[in-house]
Amino acid sequence: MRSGAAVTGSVIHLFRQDLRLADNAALSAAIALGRPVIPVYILDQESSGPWAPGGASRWWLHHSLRSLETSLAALGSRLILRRGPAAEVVSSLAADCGAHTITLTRGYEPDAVQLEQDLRAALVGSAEVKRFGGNLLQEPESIASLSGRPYKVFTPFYKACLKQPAPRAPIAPPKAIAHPKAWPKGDDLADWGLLPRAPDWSGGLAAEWTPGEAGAAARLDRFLAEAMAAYPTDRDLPGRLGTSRLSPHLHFGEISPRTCWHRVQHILDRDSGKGDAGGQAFLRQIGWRDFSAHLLHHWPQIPDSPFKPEFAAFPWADSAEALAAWQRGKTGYPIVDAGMRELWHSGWMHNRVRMIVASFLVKHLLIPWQAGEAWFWDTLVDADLANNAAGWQWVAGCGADAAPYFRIFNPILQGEKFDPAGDYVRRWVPELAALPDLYLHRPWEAPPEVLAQAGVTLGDSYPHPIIDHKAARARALMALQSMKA
DNA sequence: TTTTGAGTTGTTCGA
DNA sequence: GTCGAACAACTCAAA
Repeated sequence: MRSGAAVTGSVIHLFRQDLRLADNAALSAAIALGRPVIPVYILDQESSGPWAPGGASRWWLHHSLRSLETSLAALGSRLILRRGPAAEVVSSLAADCGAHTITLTRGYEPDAVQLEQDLRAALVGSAEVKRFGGNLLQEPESIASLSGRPYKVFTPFYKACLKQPAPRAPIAPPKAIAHPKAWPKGDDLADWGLLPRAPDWSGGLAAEWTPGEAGAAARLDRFLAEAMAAYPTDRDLPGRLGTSRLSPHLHFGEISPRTCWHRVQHILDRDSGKGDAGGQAFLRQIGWRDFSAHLLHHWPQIPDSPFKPEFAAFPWADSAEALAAWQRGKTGYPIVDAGMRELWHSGWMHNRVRMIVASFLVKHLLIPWQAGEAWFWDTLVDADLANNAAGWQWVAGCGADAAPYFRIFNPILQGEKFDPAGDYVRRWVPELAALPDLYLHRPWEAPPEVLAQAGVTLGDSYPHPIIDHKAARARALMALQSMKA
């Protein structure tokens, strides 16, 4: 794996969750040094512990790296792929290439922070690590309450963000990247085995997503042109394309939040007044992303442990069968099953439905939120340590700024309210498609002749409800009572 | 230090 | 069918 010819005086840009050329401050800084740049990505499975990328994330990573390779090649550059403990790999590569500067975009997850430390330690006296922000709008330690402490509540956090100076303008993508006389050797991406085989379950993902910087830009363009104006209402309707669907692109850094912010701001400035609410609401969601990173930065244990420690005593009713029914979309509640099947098929789930299925797992089935978090981690293309942990803890009621305990989503009402015409359920639960709207979200209440006419046989073609809503709600409230006592 | 107002995303019940 | 109140009490953040 060592290079044949020594490459001297070069700069290494270590790509991580910044798989983009545009608005990549670290990459631009590497280029600005005027020396050959060696773009590197390292697959470090040894160091990532329990939160190594799941199956859907690995699929995305493969395609995003392919896209990045192509973009770099168009500039006369390459992407060098290596495997192994990242700090060791970089330091040996730096020695081989005579690189005295390493640039990288700051990461906020415990593993990413650890890598930055290890890298500096490994390179003491031989190379300098230059770190740049860019994957958040605000650095997590730059936002603090008047007492200097990190925020635990979103609204004051976001207000404090809005008082900060506006995010600087995005940096244009580089037009050229100086290349070394000889490239160090690297792996072939195909050998990394990131794609599923036997079976290849990625067809639904490929139909929905275009990983990479161009795909990210196209999603943002579509959102701004077609969906932003109606965002305040349509973002809650899973049957419509009312949200941006940028989450996986943002997670892998194929687009920067600053780019999103400035594009929205530009529209708000242009037509002030009209459609402001949509733009503001969308930026607020980007703010939630910063807030989750802020929480993870200050409380790095949140992926594993409840933020509110008293929840360690919660009387969970762990059931492998119930968990499996939830995972497979066979709970008998149409909106829940639709969501779980959308996730399984496309690697993504609408945000409104994420809340419904999460509430159902934690409150109706009393299954620990960590089990849901782990399932999402493996199946979501946008699986993100901070967002996933903060989201699940919010629903479970054990997080910072969490939902009140008595807020138990009613999956029937939620379905009727947010999928009134049944587009979403009919798409993902086709065996119920012929039911009239009146019974679509509560098929067990349909008269036998209605079921027969729709070709539905409960317990056969579609399951009976795994649990009765009213009883489950009462049980959840009791469990919370007992925890407090 | 004390006080005060507020807190993403909801449901149920009874008038 | 619609509407307002209750569901608890607590913690946070700012004044």
